[in-house]
Amino acid sequence: MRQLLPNQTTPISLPHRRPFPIFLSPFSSSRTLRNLTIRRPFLRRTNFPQSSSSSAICRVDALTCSFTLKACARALCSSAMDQLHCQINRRGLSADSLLCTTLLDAYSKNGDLISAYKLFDEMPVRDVASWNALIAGLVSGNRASEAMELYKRMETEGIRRSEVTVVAALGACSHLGDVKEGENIFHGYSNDNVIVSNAAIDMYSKCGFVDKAYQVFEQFTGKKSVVTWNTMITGFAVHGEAHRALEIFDKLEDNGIKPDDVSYLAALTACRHAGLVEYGLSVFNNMACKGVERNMKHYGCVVDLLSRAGRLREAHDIICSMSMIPDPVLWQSLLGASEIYSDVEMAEIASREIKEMGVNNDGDFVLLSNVYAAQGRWKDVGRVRDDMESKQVKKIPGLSYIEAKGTIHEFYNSDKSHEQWREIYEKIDEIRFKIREDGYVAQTGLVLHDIGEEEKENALCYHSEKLAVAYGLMMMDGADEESPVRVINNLRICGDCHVVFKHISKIYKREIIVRDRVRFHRFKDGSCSCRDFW
DNA sequence: ATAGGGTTAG
Repeated sequence: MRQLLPNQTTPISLPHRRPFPIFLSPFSSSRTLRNLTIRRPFLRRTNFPQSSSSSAICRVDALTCSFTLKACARALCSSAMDQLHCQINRRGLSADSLLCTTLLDAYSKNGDLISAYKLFDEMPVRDVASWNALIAGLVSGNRASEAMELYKRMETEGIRRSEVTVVAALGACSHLGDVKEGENIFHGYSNDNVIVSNAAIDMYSKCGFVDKAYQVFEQFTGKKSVVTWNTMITGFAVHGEAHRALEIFDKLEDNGIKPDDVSYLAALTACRHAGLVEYGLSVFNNMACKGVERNMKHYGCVVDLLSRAGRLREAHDIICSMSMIPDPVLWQSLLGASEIYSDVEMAEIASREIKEMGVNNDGDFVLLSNVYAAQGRWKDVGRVRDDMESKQVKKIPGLSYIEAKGTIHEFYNSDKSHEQWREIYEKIDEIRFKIREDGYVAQTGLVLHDIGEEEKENALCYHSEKLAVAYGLMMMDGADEESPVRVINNLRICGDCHVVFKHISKIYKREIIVRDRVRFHRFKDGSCSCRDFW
């Protein structure tokens, strides 16, 4: 998303970060601002009130830098941060370990993990807060396994972890789906800290154990915050348990909690994943009366909900009538559903908007091409493919993860790097044979390349999630019949894999749970918990 | 006197 905003000088509205609440920030108090010397380059554009009572020029000290750094971190001002770093060195403040941690955290929050690592290595004194800052930075930078490595290194270096460490490490486990590690980390802690408990609830639900998440939620002895509730609602929502999610959502006010924007998003997410169109619309329309402002993500949910239900025109009208500028994700939802419902006109509209925003994702091209292909418009299919080749199309490789015997195994498409790859491929052949007898037909319409049917089927059958599931089945042979195969996907599950896993769950009598980019799919006895609405 | 690290989100 970052590359969409190349000229944005104040990148405070990047989608993954809450806008800087400048008027509420404790760092913009007049007392702090008066301490700053105005001629510093990084403050040149700031219009802060000048004190009329004090005429003395105040010197910048470590505290000044600390406050300013924190402001930079929240506003994602990387160049100002670099300048501050130079100043800190020049003023001889670089031995100040508290200030160094602030700087390290600022780099982490800005996604500059190279600088963060470097600073961490060079710091004369590191304490638990410095470790925490780097671990948290790694988690938010999508490098959870490095975060866990660091967490373990802390132990060997004799640094006692704090509750903050626990929260960051639980976040890493959520990303990795590593419930065993997460459980170990959480169990050492009493459940009276609301933030630790929130992180544990999130960890359990992101690892696929929503009932354990609910246990933590129920057994929490302290005062639940709005985040506690929101996390639980979202947990049920992504597991397709809309009724449990909405039941809790309805209880918020009775429990003295004022629903916030995330609460509404969580409720909409529940509707979205269960196809509860009317209920979702009523939630969406109710927001204004409750004084909660809609943001892009609320629109994202409701547009996706309407689109997937086949109400493409209504989804389109919402995008066109909203007061803020729609972002590409909204059009991508509409495009995705246009493919499902073979709506050429809407697919073309959405594609055009996406292209005009300068987004070149391979998935969007594939969707448009599929819509044409479904109508037999092969010329248009060719045109899309040419267009795709001429552009710098971004392709995110699909990865799947599965835990077996204490280690996490990673697979990519047609992966042959696993030491047991031959057995895995044999297992896939066996699966193909068995599910064909059960009536499976490959969803070859999902393949863009102009190749023969058999090759198309071959292109599908070694998808990373199929390799992971096949490996899981192999490892489960003879194991506890109740324990499911659990797989994590970095992308959305593919349509063909979805069909295949339904067959497998029936024939092999084995439950399969797949976490994809946005939700969980639980395959059991030939059907999926998403009821094919996804 | 005033400083550092933490939770939910299409």
